[in-house]
Amino acid sequence: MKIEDQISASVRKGIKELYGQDVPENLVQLQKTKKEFEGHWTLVVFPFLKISKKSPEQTAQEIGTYLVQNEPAVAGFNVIKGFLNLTIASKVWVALLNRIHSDAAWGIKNAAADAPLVMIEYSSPNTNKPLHLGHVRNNLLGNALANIMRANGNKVVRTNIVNDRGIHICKSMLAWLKYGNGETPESSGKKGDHLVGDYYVAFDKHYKAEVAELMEKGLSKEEAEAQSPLMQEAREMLRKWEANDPAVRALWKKMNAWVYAGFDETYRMMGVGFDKIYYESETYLEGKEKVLEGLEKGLFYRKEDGSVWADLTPEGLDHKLLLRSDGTSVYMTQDIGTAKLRFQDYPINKMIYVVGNEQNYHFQVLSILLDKLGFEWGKDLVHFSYGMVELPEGKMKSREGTVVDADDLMESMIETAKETSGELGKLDGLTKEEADDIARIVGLGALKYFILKVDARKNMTFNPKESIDFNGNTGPFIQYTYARIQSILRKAAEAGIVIPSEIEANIELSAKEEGLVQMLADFPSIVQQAGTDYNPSILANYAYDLVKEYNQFYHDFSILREENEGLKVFRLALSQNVGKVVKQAMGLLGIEVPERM
RNA sequence: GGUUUCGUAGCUCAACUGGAUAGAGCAUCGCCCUUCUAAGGCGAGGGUUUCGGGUUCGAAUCCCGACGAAAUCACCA
Repeated sequence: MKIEDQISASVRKGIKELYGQDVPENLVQLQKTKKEFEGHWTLVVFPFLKISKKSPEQTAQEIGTYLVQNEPAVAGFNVIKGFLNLTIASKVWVALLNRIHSDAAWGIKNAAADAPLVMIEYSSPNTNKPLHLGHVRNNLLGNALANIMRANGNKVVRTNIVNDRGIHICKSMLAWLKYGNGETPESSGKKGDHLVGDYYVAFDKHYKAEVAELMEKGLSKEEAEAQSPLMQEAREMLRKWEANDPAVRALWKKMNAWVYAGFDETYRMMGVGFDKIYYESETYLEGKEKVLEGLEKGLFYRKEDGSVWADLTPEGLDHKLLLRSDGTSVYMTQDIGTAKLRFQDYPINKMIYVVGNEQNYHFQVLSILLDKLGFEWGKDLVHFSYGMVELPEGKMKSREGTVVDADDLMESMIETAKETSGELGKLDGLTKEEADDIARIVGLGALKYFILKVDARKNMTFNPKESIDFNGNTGPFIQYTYARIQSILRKAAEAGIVIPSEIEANIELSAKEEGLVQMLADFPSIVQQAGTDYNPSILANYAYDLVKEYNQFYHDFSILREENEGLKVFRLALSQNVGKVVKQAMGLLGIEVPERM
């Protein structure tokens, strides 16, 4: 049982005895005592004034006195206005650290056999261009969320839906045929996704030129765009693709394979992965069936031109197109099809879509449609809606070349980490492999933490001109603290000091040490909250607060030089467990921690 | 225009879901390495929480209004 729950129960009992009335649990507000005041937990007594019919101060006095006499964990109290600050005895904190110490997976739950199955969709790239900064946020959030859901005792299936078909893919293919001269990733040394992306850009360039030329001949912009031979060829290619034309399909497979090899490399570097990948080329026809089924059941209606619609005005929304008049699918149809396949493949209890907030409306509609179509989890599907990553001058625009490429970004972060480490002399005496690995961990840690510490639903700003910091509230700051702790533990081991599994309770702790144990004790509920709120940033902020507190402790107290043996092993155990929890918290965010840096 | 989201220090972000004097980092200016890793620690300055009302013991947080920003409202995905 958590200390705060124990105290909370005693408070209710005390109020019952003092004032003769039961108070509901939610009126007992126990919060961590603010730093400026003495104590560990603070009870807000305002809600009880109606019952006590006394002043805030007097009520707090009475409850405090009761707790000191009747609740063994409470050693003392002080009252400031309507706030009752409770002090917990040192031996309680030592006992708590012992409990944390004995639990290697403190705060992390394992999935039971009958645990709910959560499927998380994230990444969802197009196969016509490499991943960029927006995908980075998506991937990091999706990966972290998957870890967090698993740590909360759920079975988790990570999934990706690859948008591998459509006119945009044909554009890259066509441009490659026309201007590629048979270039391959092998022949050019280019990463496959970048190579294909380059041809997508090439298509756009030539197409723009064509349109401009046609407009000079007096055509309007619309006419020119419609008559552009390139665009017509691309459309023709799409028709052939849909008709299963062998040559087009072969080219499509070849170029997509290049892209996937490139994506895999990016994903591996980023440290994210998937348990099951779906391809739109395999799901888009499924949705059509499901829509027609819904049409038969009278859930949808058909217009005169043959298009199929859903009337969502009863739900306060609009009419939504589900099938075009020529019978082909739209985006929504594909998502329905993908949902159908997933439901066939897994006994899904909850579906989480990690998709940008620009698609809020889409998922509102999807939820309603899936529900109508009889998917049990449709109604409460979770759209994990995250904000855009913006540059100081606004959105990233491929036309203006301001798109921040994921591979470039990671590479430059690692490079910066390497330079910084070198300048600080941190790499002396390490092999090149060790040095490279540390640079990778630190560089990626800086990037990941930078993105994950921000509340996911908010838009965030990224300035490519200023490199991401390595000092202050950053990933490397947290990693550094971890490395420091490991250094102390190594030295302790060298000196032959063994940390006992049970620390003796007869030592007096400082407020700093008690505060650290209290923070460690909070970890399980932080993990839980991150799960129920779908909010990885809580973990990032927690990790920062914890190591900031630890660094102050590290600065003010001796560990290995402490003469009192009991205190020494306590501080070692405390350090070890701070390290353990930091590693765990960062691990949930998908951030590695180095043994030295 | 409708809907949704957002507006906190010069900048990037917090604020335990309505609690105490709104906190961190960056940047600026000082101080601390013959002592366990200075990617660290300590200190200073920096705020009418966009503005105006309301709700109550108490509001950055909830409600109403104004102003500002973003997204979306496609037979694109």
